[in-house]
Amino acid sequence: MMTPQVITPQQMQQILQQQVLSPQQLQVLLQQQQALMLQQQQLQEFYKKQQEQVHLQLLQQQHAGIKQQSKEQVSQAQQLAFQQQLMQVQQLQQQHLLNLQRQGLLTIQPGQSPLSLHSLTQGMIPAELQQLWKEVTNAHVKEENNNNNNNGSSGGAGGGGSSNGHRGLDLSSPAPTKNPLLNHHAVTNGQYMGLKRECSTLEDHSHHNHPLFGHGVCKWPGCEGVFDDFHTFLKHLNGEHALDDRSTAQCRVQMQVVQQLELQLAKDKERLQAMMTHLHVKSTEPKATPQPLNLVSSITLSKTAPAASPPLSLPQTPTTPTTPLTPLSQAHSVITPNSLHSVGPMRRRYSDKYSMPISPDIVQNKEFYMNAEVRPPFTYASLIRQAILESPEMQLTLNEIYNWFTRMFAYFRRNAATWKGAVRTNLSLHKCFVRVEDEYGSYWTIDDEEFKRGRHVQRGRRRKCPANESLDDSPALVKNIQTSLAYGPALSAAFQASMAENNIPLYTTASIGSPSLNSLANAIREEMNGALDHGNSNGSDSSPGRSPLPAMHHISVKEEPLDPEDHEGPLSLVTTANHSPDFDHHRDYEDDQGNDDML
DNA sequence: CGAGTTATAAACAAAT
DNA sequence: TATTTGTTTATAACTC
Repeated sequence: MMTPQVITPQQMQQILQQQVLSPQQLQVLLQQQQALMLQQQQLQEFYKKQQEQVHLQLLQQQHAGIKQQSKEQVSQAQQLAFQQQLMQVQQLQQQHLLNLQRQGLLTIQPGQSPLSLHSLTQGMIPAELQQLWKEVTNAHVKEENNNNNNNGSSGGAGGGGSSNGHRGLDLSSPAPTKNPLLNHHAVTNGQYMGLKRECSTLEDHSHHNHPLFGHGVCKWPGCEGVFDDFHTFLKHLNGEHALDDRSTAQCRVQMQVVQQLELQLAKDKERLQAMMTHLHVKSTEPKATPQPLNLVSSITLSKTAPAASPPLSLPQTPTTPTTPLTPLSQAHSVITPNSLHSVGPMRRRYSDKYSMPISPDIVQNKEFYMNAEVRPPFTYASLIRQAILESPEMQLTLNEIYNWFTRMFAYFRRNAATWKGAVRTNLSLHKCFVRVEDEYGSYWTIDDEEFKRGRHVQRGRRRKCPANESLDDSPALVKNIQTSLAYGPALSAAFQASMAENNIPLYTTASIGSPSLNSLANAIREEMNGALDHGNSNGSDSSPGRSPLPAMHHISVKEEPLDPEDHEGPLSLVTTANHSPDFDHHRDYEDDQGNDDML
């Protein structure tokens, strides 16, 4: 939800330059440091883990013999791994930031990106940090008295340093108006909360997890005192690390350590981004930003090099559904002129243009489209496909498709008649949409292979010279087939695809090369039964009450008599079969309503 | 310019 | 009977 924010260089400087420290502030700092140290540990652990993972992945890749690294060949597993890693980054960062915020140390300031840190303290390595620690612990007094004008340490490349002149943040002075970067709220709150929390912290942490006491060792930076029990440690803590100048200085340095780690995190994230770009995996990193990523640039970005800084640096404001207007206003500055026109046909195709899945974009801009009444730059076919793919069972009734449209796109909350008609037309017209019937009704699935073939509209059918109609003796355009016949080999692949697509909705169109995969969904489900019961609840309106899986279905295959090439697919072979309807589940068709004219 | 694609509208049929 | 669902045709706008 929220975007990663890091203490800005300016903020850091502010903090570091504070020379006049009131006792309260010192206490606050002390308290903050405890948390910071904890975070430092977390970050360090994380870095280790991350690097291990990256190495592992690279190794795997090499072992797998993917040497040319053809971009399309990123395996599903790799994608999964990457995504997990991404999530880890995000989670860790969010957690970190939350902590910082809670400490009153940091307030979110939209418009500042982690990347801005790069200008600051570039190459600081642990050795330097340690050195820094030594200096501080040994010569703290000197430093205290001296550094009014230096940034307090090594890395301070200054990054703008706009507020350098304001040292001595005196908390006793009521309004820090001169320090726009040091948020008033943070300071005052930090003071109160810091004091209040100090008491509780010490109690809470008692015995078990005092962040400064672990494995019988005092974890105060630079101190490695060993203590048998917690009380001894406490004594030590209160004695050796009491509230004095030295401790304060150490605290400041500790902040810098944290800053370094954050910087490193930013770097690693960038590296990750570059890796993914290289492997052609679209990044989920920017999260569901309310802003639409500029579609054009995002395309070119993924096509070319990570030259331009990726959307990573977007200064997102955390939006909630309660602020639907925000994205709208933003839209006008960011989105392409194309998508801006809320009216008019969506001429600009997106999906097949670059043989790119639209999924990432849809997902990335999900929030935006949900709130802003902007016409999505995707074709109806792409959208329908997305709806179906997102559904837990890869199948939707018409009404569910409608609902998906209205839910996901503000734009489709009006002119229902128009776009619903278009949806129906598309469903009928496009070969890739397969209608399946069971005894309870019909729903739509997608034959993704067909979709990817690009020839969406079945031409053969379209101009089937009405006069000639009689030539076609075949009973109907619909054949009933039993899905689970004759698909043995394809099954596992299909299974994989299905699983992958359900687990990683972002990468739904990862290439899996067996024909008619998605129309096999039912067969797959039969095989797996409940196994496929992913908790992907949110995905689509597919009726909540729909029981596991219908036993058997009829699949309506759009026949294409004029197109001989189509006999390659197994679908054309199958014949009619019927199956027992063992289930008495109800698909609630009427789950919807109210969508139609929600204004 | 022509072919192909897409959106839109409308007519129609079948199902609900 | 009215509505929903599905199919088909026509046409305009657009791209390549």
